[in-house]
Amino acid sequence: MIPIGELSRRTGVHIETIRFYERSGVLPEAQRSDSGRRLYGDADVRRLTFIRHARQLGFELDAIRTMLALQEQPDASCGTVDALARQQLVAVDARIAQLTALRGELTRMIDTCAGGSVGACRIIEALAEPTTPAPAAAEPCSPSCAVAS
Amino acid sequence: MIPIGELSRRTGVHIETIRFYERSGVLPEAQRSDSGRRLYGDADVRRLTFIRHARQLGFELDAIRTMLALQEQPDASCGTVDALARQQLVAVDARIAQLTALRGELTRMIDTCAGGSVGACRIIEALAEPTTPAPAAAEPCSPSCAVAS
DNA sequence: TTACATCCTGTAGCCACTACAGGAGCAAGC
DNA sequence: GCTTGCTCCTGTAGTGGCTACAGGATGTAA
Repeated sequence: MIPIGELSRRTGVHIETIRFYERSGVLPEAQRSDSGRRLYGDADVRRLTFIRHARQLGFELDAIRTMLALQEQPDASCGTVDALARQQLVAVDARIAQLTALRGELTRMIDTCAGGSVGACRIIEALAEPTTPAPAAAEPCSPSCAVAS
Repeated sequence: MIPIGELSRRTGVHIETIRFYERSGVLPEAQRSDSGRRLYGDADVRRLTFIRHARQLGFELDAIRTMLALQEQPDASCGTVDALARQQLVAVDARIAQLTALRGELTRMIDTCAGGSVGACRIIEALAEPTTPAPAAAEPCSPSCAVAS
């Protein structure tokens, strides 16, 4: 049995995030020591490693909860897991395509900047124009639409 | 002078988002009609179009605020704008590279799934393993790390 | 025993919105 | 003048997935 700090070190997941996972039901309630500290075993390390890896692949906690529930019934068909993974792949593909388009636009903008004053700045000019595809069709940018890492 | 609904229609930005932009200082406080309704002119349409386009390119509101402030002084050098755009390009490139790596992993996972029961599911097996690169080096996933659009 | 690390709970903040509740104003037709 | 239905108002709370405290208790080593 290891404390939360050790679990954090072994899995690369922040302590606060582990507690958050417990609160939100992705991790089961941990065992406790006499003084009330959380204690974890090998199964917890495996479960958290699974969660971390799935999160890195972009799966939402909801999807991860589904997959974890399925693991509890090893006889069930893995169709759901496969479907989730395919769904995820489609989302990743769409995101890459979108970012690639943005990249092109950004590059063009930067290339046309002659380095003068703001008044003559092509980048600002380019941004001031409405989006090239039909503006009405544009959906608002979801929180996860951001780019920064 | 047009009301907020018309501004929303012309720019493709939700009404709630327009009000949110005003609250957070990206848009100036709108003029009001006698009954207290917001009224907008051509300059507002241009400003919001600029904001929307910049958001679509992944610029954060903070960066947009900076660029808008620079536009008020057309004699200033456009170096800051250029730097912001270049920064953004670097971020987009990094994000594309990361997503491409994820895509590869997802594809491999899906390809090895034979469609049996959860107990034998290769996707779950693959997820249960720690990440291939050094696990300790993995940084936690930022809010914008998600994939879905 | 002193120092420091680790852990606890609880709450609030982050980003960029989004979604209400509960009400007021406005325009058109009857 | 009245109804219908749309638009608009303010204010607050929720979203996802964490992250960052405050303020305290516990554990461990010199």
